Amino acid sequence: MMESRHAERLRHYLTRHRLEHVFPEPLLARLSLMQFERGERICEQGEPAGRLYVLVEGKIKVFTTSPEGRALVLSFREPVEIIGDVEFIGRRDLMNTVEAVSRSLAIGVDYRDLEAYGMNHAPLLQFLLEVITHKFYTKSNAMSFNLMHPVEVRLASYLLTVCQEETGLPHQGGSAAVHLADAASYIGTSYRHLNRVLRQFIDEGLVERAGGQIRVSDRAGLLAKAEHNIYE
Amino acid sequence: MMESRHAERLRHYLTRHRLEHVFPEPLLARLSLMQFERGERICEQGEPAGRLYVLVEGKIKVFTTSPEGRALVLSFREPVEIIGDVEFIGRRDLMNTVEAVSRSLAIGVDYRDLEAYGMNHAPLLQFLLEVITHKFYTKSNAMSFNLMHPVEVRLASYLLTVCQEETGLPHQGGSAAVHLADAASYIGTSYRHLNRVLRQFIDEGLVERAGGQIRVSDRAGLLAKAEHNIYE
DNA sequence: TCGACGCAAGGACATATGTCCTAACTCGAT
DNA sequence: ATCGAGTTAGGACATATGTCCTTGCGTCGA
Repeated sequence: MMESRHAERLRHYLTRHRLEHVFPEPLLARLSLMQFERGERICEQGEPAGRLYVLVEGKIKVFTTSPEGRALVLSFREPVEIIGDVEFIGRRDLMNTVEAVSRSLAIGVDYRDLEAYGMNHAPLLQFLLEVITHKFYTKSNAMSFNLMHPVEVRLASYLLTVCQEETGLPHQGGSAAVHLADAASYIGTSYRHLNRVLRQFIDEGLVERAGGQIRVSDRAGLLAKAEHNIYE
Repeated sequence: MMESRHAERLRHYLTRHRLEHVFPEPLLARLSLMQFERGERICEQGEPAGRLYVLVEGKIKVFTTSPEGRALVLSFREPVEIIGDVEFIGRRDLMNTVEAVSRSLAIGVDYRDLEAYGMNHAPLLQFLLEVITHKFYTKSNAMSFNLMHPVEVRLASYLLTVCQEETGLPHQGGSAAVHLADAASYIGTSYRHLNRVLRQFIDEGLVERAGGQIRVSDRAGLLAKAEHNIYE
């Protein structure tokens, strides 16, 4: 991890993500920029939290590990995403582990500074409220969705979510390099079972496989499978 | 539903739940007390939200209904619980239906008033932050728990949660009238399956059945089954 | 070049869970 | 009392999902 306090760059990112007014003046001077390499961990489940991160560039993976050691991928996130907000408000140890999937950049704010300068600054409180509310909403939907639908439906939904980003590219359907183990963990099933369902999708002509890549061939069909639910 | 603006009673409930400082002065005058009968709905999924409720007495059931009509019980709640907070911040229609399980009393606050007098009042914002953060935390745990554990473990955990309230009563283990259909929905399984697992628990001597009542006979054994996880 | 390793893919089998159906039982309204 | 709606209990069967194990393929360092 590389840390800097370059004021210009900080301002640049704050502006770019419309965060200029979120932090009160005295806090602005105490922000820092932190860069994480691909694969590096930004924070680790179970450890005490001490800093709020605002992801401004890159992509991260959030996952949790059960006492028995099983891992569960909770989400993949891109800017603007906040890390450590829930822990700050709830005064808890870190709930999850966060890892940079690509080189990532985050604005770091010390809890002490936040406590000292932020808790009476309505714009910051409102911002946190919106962020956490959104997280709750997403989590709530995901949970109901998971409880009510079999893996087949969840996988269809997942594929649609992951493979829609490159609209505008030559191939109609859209494809993506899916790390299957992560995908399995994300939808909460075993790697084996995910493979089984994937095979079934292929047999039905919904998707194709090509060396680690998954390509959606029949978007409409997948949508039907997903019962028109899409994660997020 | 019966509504009143009895100032004394309002103050009574605010004090009792340590909410005296949450609402700014001008808002205090605009609060109202609402009473709901057993079985009455406090709000209905999909409808536009217009009021924040602070449950101060009674017990409620929160559930959601999928497009296909399947119901899923999300939680049972007692004071202090907030209803409509997420919808207020996220400006969304109601995510869930809330029903009074017993006669309940709530303080109602109009969104318009909240907007006009509350959004710059730090104590209120902080209060909402804590409430929503707690909801997120709970939901997050529940989701991971559900995804990672089979029904057997979830049911053990559920029984422990439900049957621990009457510590101090004569029977050692603790028992409770469990509405089985709700329980099944809560842990996200079918009624049939819940029954199957319950039967298994009985065969193993962990619980007993007595006309609608479930009695925990071997708390330690159940705890082992639940792998020491308890909902909440 | 070779072998160790990690990962993709899938076979075989056991278990978990869902769906449909039937029977008995409770309780309030007639 | 009697009927019916809601609730409890469980049989039979199909499907969904997990676990364990095997095979093949590519990468990378010795």
